[in-house]
Amino acid sequence: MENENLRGLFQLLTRRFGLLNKNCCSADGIEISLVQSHILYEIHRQSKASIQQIAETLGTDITTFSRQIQSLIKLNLVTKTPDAEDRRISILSLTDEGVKINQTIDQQMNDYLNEIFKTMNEFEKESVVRSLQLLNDRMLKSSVCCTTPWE
Amino acid sequence: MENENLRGLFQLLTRRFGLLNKNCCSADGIEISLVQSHILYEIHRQSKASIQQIAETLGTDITTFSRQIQSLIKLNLVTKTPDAEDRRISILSLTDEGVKINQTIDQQMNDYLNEIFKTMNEFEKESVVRSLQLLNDRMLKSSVCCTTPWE
DNA sequence: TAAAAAAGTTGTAGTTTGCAAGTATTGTCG
DNA sequence: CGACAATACTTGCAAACTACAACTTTTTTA
Repeated sequence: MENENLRGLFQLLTRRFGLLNKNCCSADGIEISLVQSHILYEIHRQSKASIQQIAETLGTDITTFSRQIQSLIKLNLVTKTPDAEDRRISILSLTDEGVKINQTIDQQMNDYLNEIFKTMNEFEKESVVRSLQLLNDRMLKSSVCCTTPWE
Repeated sequence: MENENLRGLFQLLTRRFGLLNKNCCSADGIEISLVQSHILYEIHRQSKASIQQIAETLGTDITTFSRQIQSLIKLNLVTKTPDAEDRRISILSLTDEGVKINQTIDQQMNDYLNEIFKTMNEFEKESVVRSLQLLNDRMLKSSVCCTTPWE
């Protein structure tokens, strides 16, 4: 237990999830990239967030992110509205189309994951979900890692 | 439990691990990219694997991967040896320097992860590790997902 | 009110990516 | 055996992604 190769476990898991994610990013005839799907996801999750907030959450340079947003606006998936209180800030939100695409991807991902979970019994399922929640919580609270104030 | 947002759990976990990974990829004065660290990891894990095998495992286009390998060879971290039986095939392996860098990254990642696990009691730890193993196992065995024959 | 700071945007240049099309080697089938 | 397909990999090329520096605009600070 002590000499468990933790990195290996995480590396494999995240790679598998990443590959899944990669193949789940087209919906309604619109082909979006993996990065773009992450952005949609995060804009939806943090509603009324600014460009900088989302960029930080995703660990992306803000100049890169600014251009990514421009692309998504051109695709009519995202809108940018100036903050009423501070006009330097742009608030991001999804268009109806963006919401739809995000939901479709959500659906596909959850379908797949549920398929995986079907192979487990109730006890295992519950244990896995609780473990993931616990990990997320502890990683969020940890200060060991990086400088990025990822939310 | 049934209406757990599984995608969200995975998305957050993999993002946090990804950000960690991103910041853990320099060692011994050599700056390598996140992608490159994944490649080193996988070459080490599957010893004596071919270019195509690793590319498939990582879900990377083989032409892209070919060039990534060329870079790593220039950095003196990887070597390519023609297979004795089939001279079309190139077998990949790490140089001593490559092994060292991979180990350093491994160490850093495990240190961080152990720091996270320190905040849990024995029961929780064990449960989390078992859950990750179970997930990996079931995702590996699943055929639902994608076409990629990721090992 | 002038200077500093913050939020975004563009210039530019280097890197990454993947499809087409290529070479070299091996397998297949008449 | 010998042509033809298949496999493993490599390069040409064009598009996309990335980030540093420098800029504009707006807000905060002193």
